[in-house]
Amino acid sequence: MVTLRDVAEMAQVSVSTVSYVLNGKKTVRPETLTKINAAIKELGYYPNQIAIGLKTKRTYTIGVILPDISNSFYADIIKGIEDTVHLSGYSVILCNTENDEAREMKYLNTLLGKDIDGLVFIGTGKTRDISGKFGSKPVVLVDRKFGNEFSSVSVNNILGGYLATKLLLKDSRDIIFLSGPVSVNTISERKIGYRNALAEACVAFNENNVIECDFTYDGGYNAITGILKEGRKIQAVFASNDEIALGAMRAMIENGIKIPDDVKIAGYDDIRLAAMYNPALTTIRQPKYEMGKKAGELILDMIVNKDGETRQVVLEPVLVERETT
Amino acid sequence: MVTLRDVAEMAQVSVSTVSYVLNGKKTVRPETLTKINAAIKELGYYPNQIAIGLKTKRTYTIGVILPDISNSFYADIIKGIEDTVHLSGYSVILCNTENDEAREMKYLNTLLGKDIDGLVFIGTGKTRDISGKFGSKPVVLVDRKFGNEFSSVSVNNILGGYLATKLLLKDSRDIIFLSGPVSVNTISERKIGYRNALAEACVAFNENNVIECDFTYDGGYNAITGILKEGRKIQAVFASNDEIALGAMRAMIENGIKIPDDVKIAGYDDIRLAAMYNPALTTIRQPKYEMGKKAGELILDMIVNKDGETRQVVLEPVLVERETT
DNA sequence: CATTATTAGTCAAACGTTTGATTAAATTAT
DNA sequence: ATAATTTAATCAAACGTTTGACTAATAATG
Repeated sequence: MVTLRDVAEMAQVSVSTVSYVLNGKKTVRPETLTKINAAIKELGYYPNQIAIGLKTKRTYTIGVILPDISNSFYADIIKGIEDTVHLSGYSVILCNTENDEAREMKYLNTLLGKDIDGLVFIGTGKTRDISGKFGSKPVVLVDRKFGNEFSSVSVNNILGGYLATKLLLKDSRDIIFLSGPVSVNTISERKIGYRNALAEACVAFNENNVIECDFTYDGGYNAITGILKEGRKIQAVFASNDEIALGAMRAMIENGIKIPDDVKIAGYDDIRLAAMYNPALTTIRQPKYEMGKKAGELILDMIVNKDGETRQVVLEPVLVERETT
Repeated sequence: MVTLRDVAEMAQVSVSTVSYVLNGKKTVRPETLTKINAAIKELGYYPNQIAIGLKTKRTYTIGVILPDISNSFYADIIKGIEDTVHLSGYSVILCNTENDEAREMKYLNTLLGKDIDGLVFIGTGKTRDISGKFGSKPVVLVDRKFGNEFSSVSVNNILGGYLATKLLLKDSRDIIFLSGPVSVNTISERKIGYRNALAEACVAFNENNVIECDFTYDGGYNAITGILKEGRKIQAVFASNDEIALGAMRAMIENGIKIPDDVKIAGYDDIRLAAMYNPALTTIRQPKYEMGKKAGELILDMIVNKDGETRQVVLEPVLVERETT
């Protein structure tokens, strides 16, 4: 490994001179500059970030903790983060929790030891006491926030739920809400939006119309299959995410139900498949990439102006009408 | 920040004693152990990995460079990597190149400076001289390999192309191959498999049947739309990846073509959408997660037994028959 | 009981940087 | 020419660890 010392020796100057030059913190006369640059090139020197980090307490690394990287929703978010922070020279450490609290805890500790400059956190929802650990470092909560002690970027889920429901109300007053686990606050907010739209249209809320199912394709499939077995008639479905919607559609198609002729359906998220599916799925688009981008900007901002101020940004979802409505 | 020194002072021993205890490299008598543990807990000490890294030259970090994290193929791979290496205490730095060579180069340099312990590389295909930089550190190439100077994990693409084509040959002797860019060697290998299967069935290879298109949904859509406009009749299609296949199907459906009645179609990769699509897509499954897992195991192995030996592992693809054939 | 072997603990240098305090050299002013 | 000022370069400590070499204390041996 080539060190500053090697460069200094070759250029016949002191280590500190080279360091100052590298950081542009002091000026040297042209001829020394030439010698130093020559030595650097000759030796193929590149600075050791570990040593720099030890000295400066800046690692140019941020941690990103999320539930599942193979879920395109989170993949798009982290892409937004990475795209943004890499422009300022930051690297991203990926931590995939699989919604496992123990694993999440472990990552939190690892990241602390690694002296990251900031943390973007999309929690499992089970761990909430990260303040004790990361109290002093910049933290941005994405999608799922809790409390107001950290910065956050989220989407207006109430509005999203409202928009989808309102659209469906054009054709039907009997709308099934395929809910994910209500313990996730984004879901319960979408439900509020659903209820608001109903209320606005003077449609009574019917608890039988909300079916709680798994947050997956199979979850949606099973839910609809179940309803149909009961002999219940379906007019419209608002699924709390696109995967559920797709599973639901598959169940309907298998039962000879025509979409959108017989039943209308709307999803949530606008994952890649939504537009590609046949029929293409009407959905509420979440600005996933922008969420990541915003989170990246926030964390960068907090790192440079370490004023400890927190900011809450909430983005707007948008209704995307396609073939299922 | 709490340091070893603080712990040492509180426990009334020397810094080195605490260090030895922490690393289990020397034994101390029970009472000192108690004092040290008490101090650690009391102060909430955790080791600074940066300092450790500087001293030991082990950062417990590996870099992963890939073209696009929002592509589920790569997302699954990195998930396999992360799942594997985190069990041994390693963190993963995510580098998303967007297939941009300059960006890839930049990441390579950054990672060097960060003193990563190993690199998993899924290159853009444009950079090939990473040996100069990473000659001394463990490197594993995934999916796209070049040369034999590094370890690699890849899939038998020739076999994959062969399997898909052979299946389609049951129903038709006129099979269109929707090729991605042939400069990507995985694609040209699939094409070899395609040709092998044709040859085996004594079907003459027809250059007009291979259409080079973009590696995307739109690419497949446009390719098929073009063919149909020419008034050409289609019997069977082998798409070099699932997204292309999906786009192709969409174009056919829009033209009133029934799948699989009128035309059979097979894709490649088995992305999540393939099974969810309507009709569900027959495809060649790539063991994405296993590829990542294997890469993780390889890199870990190379880090611990630094014998500099390289290993080439090649996995088998599997044919998954669904509704499109 | 003196000697040796073992165990427990400490010292200090090193890892590759950064940076405030100094000194040396060059430039300008008197 | 000399002093005063500015500019260029160096010194050395520090960041938080690890670890080989060393010392002190305890236990085992003949």
